[in-house]
Amino acid sequence: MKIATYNINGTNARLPRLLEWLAEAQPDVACLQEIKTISENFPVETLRDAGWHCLVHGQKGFNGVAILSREPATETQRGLPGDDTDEQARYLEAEVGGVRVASIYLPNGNPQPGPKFDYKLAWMARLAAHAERLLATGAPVVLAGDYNVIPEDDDVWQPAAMAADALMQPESRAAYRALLHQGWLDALRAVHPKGHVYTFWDYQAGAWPRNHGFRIDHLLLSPPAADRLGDAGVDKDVRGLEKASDHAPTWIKLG
DNA sequence: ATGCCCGCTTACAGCGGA
Repeated sequence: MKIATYNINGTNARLPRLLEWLAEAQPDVACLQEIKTISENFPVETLRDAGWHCLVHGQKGFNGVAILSREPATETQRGLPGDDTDEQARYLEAEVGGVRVASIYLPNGNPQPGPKFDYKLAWMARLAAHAERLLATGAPVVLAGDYNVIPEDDDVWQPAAMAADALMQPESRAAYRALLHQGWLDALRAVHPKGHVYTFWDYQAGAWPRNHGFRIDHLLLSPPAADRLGDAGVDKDVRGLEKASDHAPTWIKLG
């Protein structure tokens, strides 16, 4: 079973690239982030014609997540629990093929310090609380998405260049580590322990041709899922295509 | 030091992204 996460940075701008990648990569489940559209405008018909079932949690203009699957999926959670006043569409979860899969778009948090960084840390605390409940089910769970956290220094081309960024503040990293310490496996890190496997390259300053990237798209596996981990990788070539997202699709295979 | 680029918006300039 192949499960991928892909921050597409806008559905309208990315649809041809998305369809192309889906056809080539053939994931069983694709967790999308930054769909940047209301759910009603997500191209469900086009994707259905291409053979995909869609669960969509969108909002106007920004954010928005979706889960595409070859087999029908059963939605288990829409929106991250823990704050009824939070209207940002950043979490969607479903059961598909016996695996619980979440599509996560964790807040960026810049600039820091400030209210956006506070929101990021509060969101991570809510995610940890929900993740603890998912672990307790004993089911295979995959928390896939754009975490907006650079976990270690070898997950970025040059740590000093990002030192002031919310993505690698000690508080952001500590919250990510706390999540791992619950019992989750960072699948990309496990398969590529030497690091420098990037999932994002900024549009600016020639980041892509210079390979100035960092790793912020993660797939965290509960122990029953981790026991089935076969492979993990990044479809890096997708980042180099015309009209590419600034993120590359990132995936795992479960046996 | 700042912005570079990109996608979005009851758009045509400003915001958010990372």
